[in-house]
Amino acid sequence: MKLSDFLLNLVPFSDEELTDIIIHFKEEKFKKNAILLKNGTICDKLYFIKEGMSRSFYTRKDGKEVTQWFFGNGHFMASAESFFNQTPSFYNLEILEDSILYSISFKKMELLLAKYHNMEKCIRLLSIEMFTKLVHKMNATQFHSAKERYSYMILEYPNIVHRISLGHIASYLGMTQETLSRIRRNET
Amino acid sequence: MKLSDFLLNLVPFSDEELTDIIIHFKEEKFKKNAILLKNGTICDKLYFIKEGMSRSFYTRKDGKEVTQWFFGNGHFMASAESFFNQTPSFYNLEILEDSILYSISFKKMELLLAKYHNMEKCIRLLSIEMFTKLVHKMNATQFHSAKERYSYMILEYPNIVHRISLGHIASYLGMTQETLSRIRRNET
DNA sequence: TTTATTTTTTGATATAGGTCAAAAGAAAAC
DNA sequence: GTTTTCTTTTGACCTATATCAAAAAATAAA
Repeated sequence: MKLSDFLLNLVPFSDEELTDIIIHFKEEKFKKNAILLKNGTICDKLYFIKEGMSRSFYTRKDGKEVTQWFFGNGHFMASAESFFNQTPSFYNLEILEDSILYSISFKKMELLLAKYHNMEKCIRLLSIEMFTKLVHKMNATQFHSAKERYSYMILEYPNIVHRISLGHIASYLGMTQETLSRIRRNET
Repeated sequence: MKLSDFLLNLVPFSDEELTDIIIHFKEEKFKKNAILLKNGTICDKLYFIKEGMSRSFYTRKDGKEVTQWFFGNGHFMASAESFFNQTPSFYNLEILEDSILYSISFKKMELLLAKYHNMEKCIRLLSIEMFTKLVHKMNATQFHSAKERYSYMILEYPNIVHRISLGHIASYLGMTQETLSRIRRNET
């Protein structure tokens, strides 16, 4: 997925604007298991995923990791609250598959936001999209059985389900990996 | 809480901008138990709460209501995804205490967003704030015991806790009212 | 005040899903 | 190909919290 196509699809940037925006992004390649962000530090980069798969997660007191979100091709990735509020991140960012990313620093993003009305609109739309997705996850999660939560996952993210390890999916859905394993057994 | 103060606190609007923005809002008063929005309909209004308290909720298949969010003085209220995406709302909006609100329609909001770069910024910041709050709730909710969830509520929304009925709080925190009642008994 | 309605509390019981432990299977490293 | 490491599965057991039912308390209506 090309970054320019993604942006144009969201907001009708002029050629000039688009060029000036894209130029601020930097291509970066990462290998599986790379950590892009450690919790407690401020997220300074917003990434666009050209290719690959990542997740955000945190570690509980008992040492168990909890996945908060998966990020796939053609999507932006960051610890969004940390990036936009410039506060320490609750999450880590981890590369799950070798990836090609385009990154932009907070400073550069601020410049673009101030310079282009359209850029504000773009990020406004993205923020609302993130919010909407989170709302959907909450609805699918709260007051639903483990089985129902997994069904939601298959429906909403069918392609992710089979690229990601069972443990990561389980914690994303708020259950143990043993439970998810048992659910899968009783599926077709 | 005055709307103009709230807006100025977020973005440095000029006097001119601010006047033109405020003029599009309309004062409306509502009595306790009024329903501002029914699920399945598109949320056409964004409200600013000058005074009062409301909630968003949905009804489960078994007929039980689940509170999604509480909205208090000095905050915006809407079924946000429904309003900004103009899609049918999953939630109802209900007034919990007699209220004075300022409302703006989606059409007018669109105009302001297109007209003022600062307005885009304002809504972008609000969207990120909503997102951030939802993230916090998820973190406080997922993988935590009923007791821990209630502690989070007291910490995060100390003034709300004692204005709202037990049942509403319980469903907001993803537990039954019986459980919350038992938790409260064992406090102090 | 008295009655009706709604909300909260309490008790008894049931169960989904957690925890712990260990085996089996798959993937990575050597 | 063999060994090591990581991931998934399976079993036994346990606990937090749901459910159901009914009493008590609080609030609203008459």
